[in-house]
Amino acid sequence: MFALIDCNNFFVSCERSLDATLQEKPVVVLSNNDGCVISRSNEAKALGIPMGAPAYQFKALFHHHHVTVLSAKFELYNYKSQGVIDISKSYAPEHEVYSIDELFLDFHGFKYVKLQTYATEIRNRVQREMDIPVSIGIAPTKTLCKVANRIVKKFPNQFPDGVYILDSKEKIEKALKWLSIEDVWGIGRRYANKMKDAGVYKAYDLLQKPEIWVRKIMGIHGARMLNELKGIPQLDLEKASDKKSITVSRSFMEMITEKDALRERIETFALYCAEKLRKQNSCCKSLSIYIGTNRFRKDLPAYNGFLSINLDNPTNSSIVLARAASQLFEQVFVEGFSYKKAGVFVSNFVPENARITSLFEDDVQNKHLPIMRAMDKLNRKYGKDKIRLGSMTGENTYGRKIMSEAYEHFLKNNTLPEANFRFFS
DNA sequence: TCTGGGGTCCTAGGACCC
DNA sequence: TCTGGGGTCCTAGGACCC
Repeated sequence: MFALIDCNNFFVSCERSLDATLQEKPVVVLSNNDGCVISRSNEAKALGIPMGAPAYQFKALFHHHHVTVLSAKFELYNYKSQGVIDISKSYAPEHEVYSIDELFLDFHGFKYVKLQTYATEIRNRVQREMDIPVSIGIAPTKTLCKVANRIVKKFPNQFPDGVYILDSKEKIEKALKWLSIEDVWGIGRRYANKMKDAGVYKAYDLLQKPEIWVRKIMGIHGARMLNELKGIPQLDLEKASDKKSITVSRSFMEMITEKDALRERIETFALYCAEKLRKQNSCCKSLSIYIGTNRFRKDLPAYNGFLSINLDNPTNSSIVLARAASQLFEQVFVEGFSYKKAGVFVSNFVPENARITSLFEDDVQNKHLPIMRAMDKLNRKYGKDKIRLGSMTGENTYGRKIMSEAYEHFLKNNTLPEANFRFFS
């Protein structure tokens, strides 16, 4: 059996751990620039606020129902996430961190353990020590864990422990007859539409279709999904691995028209990419940049520029990557547009110690690396961007944060103030 | 006025090899 | 008229996830 530990309304729950008065009230957390709703409390969901909703469209509703609206605080969410992971993973020999708010545990061979009790204990400890409510779904396959988890969240009154186990053919069949096809893990909007066209409305309906048909529509994913839903495991826990690509991109609060201002953003994003590369000891062989106008403003002239380059030598030097990004920018920038978004993307990684270098091009990687490492070290010690390249202004032209005393305390000490912990019996 | 950011895997087709 | 057989690698695009 596998277990899926999934934090309930994760970002909102993190906020509640900072501010206990938010309990049982409608709360939403907004994305960068306070643009979209990215987390909702159950009370907010009940008001009909959809995931991803543009905040400005719901302003009146927020006001009318006294919804607490918060800017995202990712440092906090990462800290909380790590806490949940550390506690949960101590209960199983193997685990897989699936996302910031979910992890799978391997309960394989837990013959003499009463899973219900065991999982309840995990949930209670996470609640007690991290102040984060979680739901736990247990089943013979990862896909069915997702189903079990959804059932827990959908019927909280029937599962007061926050745990549901799909451990018999009957339970599984009943669950799949209940589950809409679009809610199956791996079925997105496109596939859901195709499924409905073919008369498949519930997960159970899919099992009635011949495998060859599913395979034709969904490829290999479909074949795996079919078995996973039947309870035959196709997906194993995956070990944490290095990233294969890294993106740093932002929308801006205000549109940028000035060339040098936009170039500065691009170079800064390249530096962040380089930093992330060094963190996992990788070098990249290619780099791309993107700049674009506001895609929602049909009244303004639109332009999207995207350009990639294969580097002469694999690198994670901030200097080299910023320079390359700047050169691409020079080619892709067009005067006269109002830019709303930009990004830098690196890919084609090789390990830092297994680089193959060009015969003809100068390789500065080894010259730069000690400087870069020193920079990283200082920034870790004294704070982000304390040491930066001369091309960076260090100003953010995006984002704003609603600071609270509790959050400032957290940022400074990386622990939460005592008063914000609440204890549940 | 105001609409996020970051990933993964698979597949088909083209270019190339012998 | 008729033009082999078998591979690999790379890329772009499409699907999905949170």
